[in-house]
Amino acid sequence: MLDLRLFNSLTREKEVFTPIDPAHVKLYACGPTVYNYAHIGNARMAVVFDLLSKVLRTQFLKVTYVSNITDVDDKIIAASQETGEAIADITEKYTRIYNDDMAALGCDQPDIQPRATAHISDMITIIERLIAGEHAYASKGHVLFHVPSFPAYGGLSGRSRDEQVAGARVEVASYKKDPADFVLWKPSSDDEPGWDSPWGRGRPGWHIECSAMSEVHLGLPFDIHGGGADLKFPHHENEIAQSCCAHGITDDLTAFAKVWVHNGFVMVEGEKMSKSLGNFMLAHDLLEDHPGEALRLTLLSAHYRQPLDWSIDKAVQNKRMLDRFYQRLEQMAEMDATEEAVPEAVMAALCDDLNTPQVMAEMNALLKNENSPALKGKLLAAGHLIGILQHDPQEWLGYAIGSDDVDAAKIEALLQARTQARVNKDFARSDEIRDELAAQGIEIEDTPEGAKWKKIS
RNA sequence: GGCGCGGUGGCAGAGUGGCUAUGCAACGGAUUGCAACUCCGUGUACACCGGUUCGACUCCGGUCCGCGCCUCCA
Repeated sequence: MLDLRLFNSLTREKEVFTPIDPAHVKLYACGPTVYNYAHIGNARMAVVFDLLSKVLRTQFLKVTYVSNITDVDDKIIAASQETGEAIADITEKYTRIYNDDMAALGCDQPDIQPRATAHISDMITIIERLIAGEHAYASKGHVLFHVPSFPAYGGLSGRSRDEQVAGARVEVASYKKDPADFVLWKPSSDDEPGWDSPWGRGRPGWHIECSAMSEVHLGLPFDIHGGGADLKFPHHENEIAQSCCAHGITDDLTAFAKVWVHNGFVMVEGEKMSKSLGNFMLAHDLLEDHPGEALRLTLLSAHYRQPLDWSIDKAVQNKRMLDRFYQRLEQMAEMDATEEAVPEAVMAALCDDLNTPQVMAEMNALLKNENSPALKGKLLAAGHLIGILQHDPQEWLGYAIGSDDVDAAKIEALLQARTQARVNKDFARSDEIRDELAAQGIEIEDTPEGAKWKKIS
């Protein structure tokens, strides 16, 4: 078996991944806050960790992939106040849309997709432990984590406490003992969602939910914790602090998760795509115009840790690359693919810190081979692992498939007329028919078996 | 200001101390009535300046430029 090497943000080195328990690998990735459609940047995280989970499954008997849904958050409250929709309706709706959109991008649903609101009592338990261990304190209805109580704080993002205080731009709330202290629990007004707690009716801070859900579903420590690079600080730093301190550990950052994996951002014209900048493209909208596989491949076209500058042109280019694979699969439609392992070179590229550009180079190299049942098997095996080439080639390429705006019978008739014109050497007429069909988005291919037509998008 | 990442051929994007990345586009050719599809072929790129080395795009130092985190954010 090839060693899987992953870049560990905690050590800032590519390391051979060694599971705590080789019989059961545990992966957690921070999921979305559900108050809106996911943009393509959110989708990158889902695709990257879906791929990682799939690669892990090829290597280990059992993998549990947990990715949460954050369904309690001030932005959800704001969205509810704005639209008048009930909070539960908003979170249910956008959770469903998120899962549908990610499925369209070839992501399997995580093995466990816990919701924050279902784990409030687990969060309260951790907060109580933190208070008991003097790592947290209650103040004016809030409970805060006391950062100075965790000397190792800052180890993931590589910043010292001093720097952080010096760089603090936020006004320090009066209830904080230390400017770096962060909220574990905060009070809710009557019109805000809240749960009863030892500190009054309130709701959790953001960071505590991941500490609770990862521990409940995976136990500590677990193997890999992932998320977007922007979560490194403060979210992941705070998760580490909470989870370690809740277990009385103050000097070992790996007591929570052993390996930290962070994906890079999706950019737009050189700037980070974000909801606050307004330069985002929704996965949901992009799926209207592009096949999910083309979008997935585009998200994997750069290495996952590199920034990825988004453009429609890239999606179109990757669609064309997929077309070439599908054309070959179409040529091999009559062959029964043999059972093949994922080609070694593809596996090696994936095992090298998920080097997906290299994977595609290897996939393209496969196309240099003659058509054969073995080639078909290899392409399908590799495609299955990275989440492409899962469609019927005929359908993908649009061959002879009618739809609402395409009348197959009418096209066949025109095609026959054209064939007749060609036999009569009436090329003016035959070209006219081709232009006519082209105007309807129909492309003609003359093959040894006669003319074929396909829908082009 | 602190911390971090990056600057590769038209575009996208890997990688390596000496040997073709790959894709898309472009161009030439085969095929075609003409096309499309397909196939074959073509491109001598690694920000700048020093250093190490027999040899650096790849290592080291510096310069310039871009980006990210430090505040909700995948």
